[in-house]
Amino acid sequence: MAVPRINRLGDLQLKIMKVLWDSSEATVAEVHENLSVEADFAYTTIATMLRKMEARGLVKHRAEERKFLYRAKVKADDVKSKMSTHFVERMFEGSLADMVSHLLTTHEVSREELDRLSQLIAERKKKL
Amino acid sequence: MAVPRINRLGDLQLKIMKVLWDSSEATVAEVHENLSVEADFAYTTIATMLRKMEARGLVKHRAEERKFLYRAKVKADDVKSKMSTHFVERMFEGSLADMVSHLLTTHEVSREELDRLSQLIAERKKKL
DNA sequence: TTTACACTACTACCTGAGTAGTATTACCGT
DNA sequence: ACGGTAATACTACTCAGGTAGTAGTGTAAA
Repeated sequence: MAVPRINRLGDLQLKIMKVLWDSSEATVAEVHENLSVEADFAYTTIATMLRKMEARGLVKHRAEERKFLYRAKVKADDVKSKMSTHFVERMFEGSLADMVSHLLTTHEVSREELDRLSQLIAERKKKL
Repeated sequence: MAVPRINRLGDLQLKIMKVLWDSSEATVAEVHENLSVEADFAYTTIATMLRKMEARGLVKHRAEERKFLYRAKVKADDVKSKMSTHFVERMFEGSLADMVSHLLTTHEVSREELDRLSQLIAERKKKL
């Protein structure tokens, strides 16, 4: 349990993590409210999920005046990288180019995004 | 059921689909054998999974001399694009650049891959 | 013709995610 | 002191994916 499996997070778990990553520390009520703008979860659903996620090592909490303050225990960058790598692995046998190729053909990509991409790659090339 | 939810395939389901995409048509035994090189699944596990996947609309089969010949019902490109888009959506709010950025920092990327990426982006830019 | 084999069909079970109701508890206002 | 309220704790259930044993059945070999 020391190192939680970071490469698989469900939709709700991910949404909760994002709230936590943004607020650094949040009560159940705050997380609930934050998510309620896009979907209608019961308060207890969030509370239960947070407890489960704590058991899994994704978050931790401390008590403050009768309420729990939750905090992410895993870093956003770590989760995103792990999940992305895992996805590219299982989907494209690890080939980032294959994935980008697929996305470029179907996905709408703006000029800005393309520019950002070229820049990223140029920078990375420089490092080699 | 006409249009199966293509954006979420489990590990095993994906592995099976890949075999089917490669062979166009395959018996349970062939799929099983194909997957057995990397992991040890029971024959019936594959058979069951294929039946479940057929119920979900991912594959179809026809009988031939007592055995079933399975065939992918969804196209590889469609699945890959849908899954990729869905992933980028839920993970990076749709920003391809964000994802690539994350992958470039942690993931090992070869010079060839970087070259391929630049080329892809250049081509895409030309189309704008 | 009987048996073995190769298949499919059926059933069952586990796990993790998601979802939420009900129970319990502590505090605060009156 | 008491009741309402706001939290957490507990329990339960659904669903999909994964995993596989066992039963049934038809074909081919002995």
